[in-house]
Amino acid sequence: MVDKFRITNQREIILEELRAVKTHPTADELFDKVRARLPRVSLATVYRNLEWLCQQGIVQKIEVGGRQKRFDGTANLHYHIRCIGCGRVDDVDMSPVETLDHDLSDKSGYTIMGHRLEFWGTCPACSRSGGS
Amino acid sequence: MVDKFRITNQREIILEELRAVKTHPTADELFDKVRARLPRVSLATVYRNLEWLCQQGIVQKIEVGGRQKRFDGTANLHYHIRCIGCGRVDDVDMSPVETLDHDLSDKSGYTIMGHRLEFWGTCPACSRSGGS
DNA sequence: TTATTTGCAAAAACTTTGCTGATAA
DNA sequence: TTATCAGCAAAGTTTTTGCAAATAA
Repeated sequence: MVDKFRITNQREIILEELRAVKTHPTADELFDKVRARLPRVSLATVYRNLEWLCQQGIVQKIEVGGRQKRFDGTANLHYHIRCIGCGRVDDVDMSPVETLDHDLSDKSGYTIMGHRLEFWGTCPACSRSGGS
Repeated sequence: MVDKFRITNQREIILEELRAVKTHPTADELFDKVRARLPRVSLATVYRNLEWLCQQGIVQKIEVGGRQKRFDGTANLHYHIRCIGCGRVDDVDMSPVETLDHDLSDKSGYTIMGHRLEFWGTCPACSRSGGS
């Protein structure tokens, strides 16, 4: 069954604010941004809409290291790099290696569906401040 | 200051049980195994010792997708594959690509410290039962 | 009109911490 | 002997859920 869905104000603004940043915010970081425009919005609404946007294939949840899940305003496959200093997550300028999944299928008993490549290190700002 | 540390019964058994399996258990899965041998052990002790073992470089915490952290009884770099059906995590038979970190350093402003490659799919058992 | 969505609060899921007694060395 | 560690319970953090009111279509 296909959900009927509504374009609510909250839904639009959550997507706009997610796409307005490149740092792959956590739900509560996004909540703060959305709340600046919709003061009565709740964190549950942010979580619910992020989940819904993921299920529609409009955005993606990226499960990188660290405690909280982060969200990416695009749905295309690409890799990420995470700063262990401040936690920010940036896109990596590297083409996904599509052949990896197939190469591995030959060896493992798994049915491979995808992969994720994540780098970590210190971002320029954290390298300067903490790297003396 | 270097910690003085003790080899407690709990610590030894937690490490033994972690190394006895290849599925990279969560803290509570490991807790069940340890409790079979030490009925009065607490989950907090499992968490504390896993954290301590990670800090000593004896084991590693692997932050793959899914809700809970998982633990690997070895400290060497290798890649993992996670079953989206049952959550188990297996090692991947693929040599780590050491050059990746250096290649990326040229492009990004980050100081790269490492990377993680994680595959996902369905394990043989879940492929059979759910794949019809 | 009415089924979806929201806000609020409570619960759930996972992990960490404070404290006191136990214990390895 | 004594500083580290364990067990227990409580708290902390992040995410999900139940429910009545609001609302998009």
